Amino acid sequence: MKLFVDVSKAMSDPNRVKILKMLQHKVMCVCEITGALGLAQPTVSKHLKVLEGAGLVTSSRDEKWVNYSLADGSFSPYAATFLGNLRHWMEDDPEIKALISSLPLIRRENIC
Amino acid sequence: MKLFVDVSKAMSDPNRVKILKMLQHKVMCVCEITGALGLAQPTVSKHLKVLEGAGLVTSSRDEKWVNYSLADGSFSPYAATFLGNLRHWMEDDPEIKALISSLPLIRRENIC
DNA sequence: CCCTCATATTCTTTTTTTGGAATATATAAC
DNA sequence: GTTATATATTCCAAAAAAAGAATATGAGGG
Repeated sequence: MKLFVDVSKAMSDPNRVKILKMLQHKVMCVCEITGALGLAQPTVSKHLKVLEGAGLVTSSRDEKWVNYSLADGSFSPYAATFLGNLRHWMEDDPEIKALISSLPLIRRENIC
Repeated sequence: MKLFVDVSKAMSDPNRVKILKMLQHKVMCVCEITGALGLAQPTVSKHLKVLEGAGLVTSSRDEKWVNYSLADGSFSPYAATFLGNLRHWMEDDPEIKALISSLPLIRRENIC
């Protein structure tokens, strides 16, 4: 039950949904996500921690940066199913579309 | 986005998940749900309102009672998918199993 | 060792959520 | 009409979540 509730809760925040949708398109470091969402860096770190705790994303350090990417779902079957559904959900949402189209401009070399 | 977040939020509370799992087995009135969960009646009414607002359950009055049942999913595609997944999810959860096995004893004639 | 930069954590404030007591509404029986 | 019962709503307290400022940690370059 907790596994399921944790995943549902992780996906019940608009900013976290946006993060997941962005990670569908590319691996991103914290500062890139911060720049794309216009939130403070600690806020983004905490959202990422919630997503990671639910098994929706994974992180790996690359020198100075920590890269976040979508999880493979092996941690939680609920996360796996949700991530699969999310792939084709909200592709036409105006807010998501605008965010995704802004991604090519968001590069760590320019922001961090 | 809001449709999706509303469904995720509705399913991110353990008591609401329990309500959905119970409704898989039978249509229930508010007092039956109240008895099964051991919560106060206003608390249950509010949980049901959240679930109904997300398109996960529907209600219909039957004389003194208001019957709640799982929605058909026509209101929200997200709700439809989630309800389909929920059918086979958490069937082995001890808390859910105990709750489901208690259902035959929960009848409005005895409680309300 | 010191400095810088990216990220994580702590702390505090504000907002949201959850729960129940009290109350209101609606229906059935009389 | 009055009464009883089932449900919804209002109101308030406690708990949890979201946000950012300040601070701590950890890695690379000097």
